[in-house]
Amino acid sequence: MSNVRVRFAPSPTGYLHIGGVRTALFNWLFARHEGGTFVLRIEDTDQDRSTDEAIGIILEGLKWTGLDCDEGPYRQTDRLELYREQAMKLLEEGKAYWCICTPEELETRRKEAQAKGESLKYDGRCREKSLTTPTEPAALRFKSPQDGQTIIDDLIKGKIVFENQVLDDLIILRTNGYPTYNFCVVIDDALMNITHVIRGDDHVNNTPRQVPLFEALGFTVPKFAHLPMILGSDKARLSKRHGATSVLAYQEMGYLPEALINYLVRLGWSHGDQEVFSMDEMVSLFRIDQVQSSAAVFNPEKLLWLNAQYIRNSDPQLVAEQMNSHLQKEGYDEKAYSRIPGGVEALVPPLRERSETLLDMVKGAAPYLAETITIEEGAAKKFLTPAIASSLTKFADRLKMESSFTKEALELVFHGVLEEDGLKMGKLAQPLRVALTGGTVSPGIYEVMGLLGKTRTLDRLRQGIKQAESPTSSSM
RNA sequence: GAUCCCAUCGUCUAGCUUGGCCUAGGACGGCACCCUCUCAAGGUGCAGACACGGGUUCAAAUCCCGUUGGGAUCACCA
Repeated sequence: MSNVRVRFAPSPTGYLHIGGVRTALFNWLFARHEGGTFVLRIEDTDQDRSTDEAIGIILEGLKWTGLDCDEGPYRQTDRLELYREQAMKLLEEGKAYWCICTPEELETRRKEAQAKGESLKYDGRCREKSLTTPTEPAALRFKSPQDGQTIIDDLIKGKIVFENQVLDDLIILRTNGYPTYNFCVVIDDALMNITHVIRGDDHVNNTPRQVPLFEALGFTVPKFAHLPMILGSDKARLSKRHGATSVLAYQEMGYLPEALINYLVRLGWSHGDQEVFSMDEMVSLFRIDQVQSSAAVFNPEKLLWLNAQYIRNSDPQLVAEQMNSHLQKEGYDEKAYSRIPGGVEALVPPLRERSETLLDMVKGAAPYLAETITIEEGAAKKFLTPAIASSLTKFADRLKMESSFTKEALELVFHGVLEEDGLKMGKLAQPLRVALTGGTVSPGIYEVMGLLGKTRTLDRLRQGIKQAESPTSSSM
């Protein structure tokens, strides 16, 4: 195992969203490619917004995607002492100071500055007060360097230069004693020996605030790689407005985790013209420095297409397993499964060719799982006509006599009727389809009969013929 | 407003590092046709982009500068 260590550090303030999964994925791929370690860290120092429920949802989402971590999850609230210790060290060394400006004062000063068109940064008025034991509520601020430059050699974006004079003396310990994000991140990344910080683009501007902190504490500065954002169709940052953004929502909508991951990896990364990647291929081909530096628009249609690809090309048994939980949610039970010769797995080959999601498959499976069907009125009117009744009857009678129920046998019987009655394939297949499935759309007619089995095929055929003979009775 | 980032078909992208192979390739989506028992799938084809303006060069999508446009960040949130 190499010494490469990366981390995914979500804050548990809501569900795990698509952007988070992409960040996790790129970290995971980098770790796996390098033979390194993937650490999961929960950033829950915001007492007001973090919840245990959210942690559970994040873990569940990550599990579904298959992005397994090697260490963690660590929780920052379990590490509070560590942050305070390091903060005190900075104070003792004169690299931090107590600030007694109240949030209200700061807020009004910011507003004034904004009105005058001046910089909004903290004016540093407590910097030289050197308060040792403040008697009023005080926050601890880090003395940011005010001259020179902070240069980041980003693995994705290249060299980024910041003038240190724009840097704020940021608060590292709040009045309530809790450390702040920018401080915890640095301490954790340092203490966890994180070698590469791979995170969203939105953190670029945090980096020059964090680098001096690493340096002040005598830690090695990790390498940085800032991932481009994922945008919605209107080029604004992806949000609920653009549709589902929670990973688990995609699970519910019948997506395969492999498809989602495959879609996400192509957002910002590519390997020639290749569109479909197995996890193994991704791991071996992925290079962090090949990641695109521009933002990408999330395209649900392409995701759907990829999902369809995965549904069609994955191992049928695997697809059946994934479909199972959706079937259960729809209320189908063992009894329903037992009606199909070959069981649920037999549904996969005929249904998956016309399904983009597992939900589509569940929908398509209905006529075969259910005891009875309802024939669509329009379909009955158009296809179950008196004119076709005799041919259907002939087909039913011969089928009954036929001892085998293989596709070949069915085909033979079916074509026999066609020839004798001078019918084209579609003339008989469509009424038959309606009688057997209740609708005009289904897999091939022989597959349909196979999924129903002989008994149910004949039963439904009989009902259909009855309806064809007297079209006035609209339901069975 | 300040700081930073970004810019190839509608969308994801190849090409950009190391200028000529680019008359700019692929994929999704769209359209047309073929196949066909329905619907799909599949096959074939078509339309569709180097944001703009200057340089540098024999040669620029590729290098440089500017403009424009988009985005991110500026909290005792993360």
